Amino acid sequence: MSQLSKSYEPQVLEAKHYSSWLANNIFRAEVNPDKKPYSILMPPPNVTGILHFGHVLNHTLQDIYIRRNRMTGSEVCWFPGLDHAGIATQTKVEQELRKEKLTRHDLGREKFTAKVWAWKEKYGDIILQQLRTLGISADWSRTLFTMDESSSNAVREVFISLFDEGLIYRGKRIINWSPLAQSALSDEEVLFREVKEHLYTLRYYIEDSREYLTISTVRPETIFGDVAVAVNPNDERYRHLVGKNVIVPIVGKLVPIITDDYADPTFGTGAVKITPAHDPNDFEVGLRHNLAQPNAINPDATLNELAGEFQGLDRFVARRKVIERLKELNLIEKIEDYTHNVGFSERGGEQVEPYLSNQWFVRMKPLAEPALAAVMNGEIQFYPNHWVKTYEHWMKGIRDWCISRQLWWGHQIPVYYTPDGNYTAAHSEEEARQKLGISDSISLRRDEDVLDTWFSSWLWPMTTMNWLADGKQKETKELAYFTPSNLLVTAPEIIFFWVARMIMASIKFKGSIPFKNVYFTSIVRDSKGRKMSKSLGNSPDPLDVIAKYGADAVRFTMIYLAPMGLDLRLEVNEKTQDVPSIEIGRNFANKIWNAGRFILMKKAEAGEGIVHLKESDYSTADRWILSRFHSTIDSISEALENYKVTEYSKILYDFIWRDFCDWYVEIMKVQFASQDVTDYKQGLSAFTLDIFDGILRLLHPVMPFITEELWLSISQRDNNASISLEQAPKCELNLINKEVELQFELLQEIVEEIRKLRSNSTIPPQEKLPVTFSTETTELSDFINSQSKIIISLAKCSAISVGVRLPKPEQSTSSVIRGVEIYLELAGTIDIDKERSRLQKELERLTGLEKSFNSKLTNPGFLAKAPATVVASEQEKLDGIREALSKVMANLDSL
RNA sequence: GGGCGGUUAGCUCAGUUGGUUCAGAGCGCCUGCCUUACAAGCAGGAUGUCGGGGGUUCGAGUCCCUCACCGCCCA
Repeated sequence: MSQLSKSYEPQVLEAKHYSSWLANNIFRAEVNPDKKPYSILMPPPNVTGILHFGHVLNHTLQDIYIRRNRMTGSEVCWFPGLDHAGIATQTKVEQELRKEKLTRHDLGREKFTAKVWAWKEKYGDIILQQLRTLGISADWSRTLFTMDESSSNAVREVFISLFDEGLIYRGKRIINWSPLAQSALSDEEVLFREVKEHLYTLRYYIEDSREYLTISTVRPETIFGDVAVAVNPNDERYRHLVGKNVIVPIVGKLVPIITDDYADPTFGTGAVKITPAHDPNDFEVGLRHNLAQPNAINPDATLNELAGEFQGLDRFVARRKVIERLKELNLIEKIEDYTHNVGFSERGGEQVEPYLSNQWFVRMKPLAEPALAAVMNGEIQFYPNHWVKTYEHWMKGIRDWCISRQLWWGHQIPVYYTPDGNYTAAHSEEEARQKLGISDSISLRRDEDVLDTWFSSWLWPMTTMNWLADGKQKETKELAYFTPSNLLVTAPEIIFFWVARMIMASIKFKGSIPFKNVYFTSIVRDSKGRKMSKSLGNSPDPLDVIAKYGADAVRFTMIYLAPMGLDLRLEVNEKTQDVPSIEIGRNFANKIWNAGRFILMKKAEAGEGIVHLKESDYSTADRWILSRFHSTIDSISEALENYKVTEYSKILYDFIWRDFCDWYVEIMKVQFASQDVTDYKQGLSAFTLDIFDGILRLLHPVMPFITEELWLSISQRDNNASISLEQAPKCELNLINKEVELQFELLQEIVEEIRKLRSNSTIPPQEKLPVTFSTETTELSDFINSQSKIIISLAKCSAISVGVRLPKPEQSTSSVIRGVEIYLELAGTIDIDKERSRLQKELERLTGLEKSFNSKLTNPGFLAKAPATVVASEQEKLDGIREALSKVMANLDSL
């Protein structure tokens, strides 16, 4: 047994245990038909990622379930991995290049992607390394990267089969364009924000007339793409103008006035310019009226040649210049302030440009229907359940998924084009030729674009288990054994990006759900409620915090503070980048540490020997702590089964600190000193150690390191032993004894009451005073007598006398607890006035209670309608109150 | 505009199936303690018309309606 230091010092022991866990391979899972499988898919962090507090919470939650199930007999596998994060990663590398004044085009595709791979090799595993300092127990041998060959094979197969089925199609649509990445984005990658802009009302002169139409727009710079002006067919104001042409300002081009329901008579002037290439609604109008779709904006959001003198200007610069020009031409009717929602790129943060281009889409409706059903019928459970509504709403209004990205980093789309514009998806040029029915002499061009990152991560539940790893084999032993996985823990912000799509993909390609339960975590915010992010600088580096407090402390605190279904607010000291609330976990760890030290000291004091207490030798306190221990096991299991993880941590915190340390260990000291028998001392320390051992095993899932260290210390263990490989204690219902708990609570109340009396009378801590207990029954007297040593010690009594209806000693301060009168003898120091007013207050309190219970129990409605058990228990309470009342009155009289 | 969540002690949050010896915990605050496991600790203490209003009920932080404010998601 090694000597434990006086206070808990996590730094050394955490590193030590993690390496030994790796060395002993205890996170490795095998397909094992003899055991029940339990699996979790790790949401793959980005290769650009760095550990933040969101990860800490998320991975701690997963690790708790992984470790807990490992300790309850399952074959447990946690599948880890990394996501290639197309746009994010490519952007990072392009930033690096920019420092050398280079663009990716200077390098060319091949050299550029080689550079990204190098970047990935260098930084990619950092976050996994960081997660290891957190202590998580994933099966690292199964780490998958979404661009690994096996994953890429599956992606290719899925694309081709969806293409062949007609669920993937190519189309010219208005998509969300990121001018920074110069790529398309999906709808989910666009964030809307309220923006204060202006609404410009412009004059469009009618052809060959001095009349003009006024038209409101927030984007005057798009007039170069105007092809029509629309009014509502029911709008009387403009009926006479329909069919005529107007002159587009500056441009001078003639465009027709058309009617379309899209024109809202109540908005602006009721007449709206139609620019099909730059607005999704206008695009639809354009299709209905067979209008041209001229594009006036370049991919980098500068205006193109259609803009004439404004060519080459950035869209926002162009807007100002166009307005100036319009003013000069007297074509502006008015300018109003205008607040509306504008889309911004989730990644780059720049305003997204609605952009007309050829892109690839997945037809989502057929995929969404069964995926929605799986959640609605409860096959997949969401925690908290209210996310079902969000899921349902999105699934019901689902739109096609734009999956092509104009990037180089990602899975290149397996589509081949002939020079005359035919195309097909295929594994190779040969296959494409075959599918297209063309000869070898016709050259083919491969689609340059890559797929949205989520197009590989939606296959995660299958690719992690080697599905189509070679492009052919769909049945794998992992899939058969570990799917559906038991739990997915993820941030609610990716419910659409990822969760929903994984459900779709699994049902579509495998015919079954990917996971049974989904736990949506809290979003971690700072004390001002802002989401923690690097750009805001409000997120401390968890590694620094771990270095200061220990991983166990960080893990425990995050779980303890994270409310289910709500955001988690963390107090951050911005100057020191400290998170002071982690002290909760650190102090708790220190408490456990010292409890362990203490028990080991007692064990050493008792001497070597294997003696167990006989059950008949158990004291009330012994039986009480056993009962409380097994109740704790029970409530912990229930909390974890219902994903009430915070409750799990709170139950343990309270049990260990309050029940075990504050009460049981203190009493154990008294018991230990009360007998000079070695066997008893050895038995008692072994008993206490047993409970402590159980505590460690219950706590191990959330605080793996300290529990391992202490567990290894409290007994001789094999070299390869680890608490991780132990079984969690099981609840033995027969050891839960409500009667003993009730008895013990009386003991606690007695001790606390004496302490209060002492404190009220300002007795110095060292001073011991005689105490008299007067009871109604001999049973109560006997019980108090049996606990006398404990009471004397914990309540600092010089001596106690106990009996039935004993008289009140002279000069004593008194209290009544559950029918037991307690007299603390103050001999000469008693302050009669103070005592009187204290008792008077108590009398008032009890009178108030008596009144309210009495009125309830004389209320005919209550007696008639409340259940008999409730009436009885309320009556019992009233009786108790009345008994206390009469005793307090008598004590008051005696003063 | 639609949906979801929140409003309980100075702060962060618990409060199961409605039952007034449950209005709680931790932090912070106040008073004492270096009581040999732990000052990262121990003992004691103060603090709240449970967001407003209405309703159901014998009885409502707890259920229903409504209003207000805050946050998030979608349009």
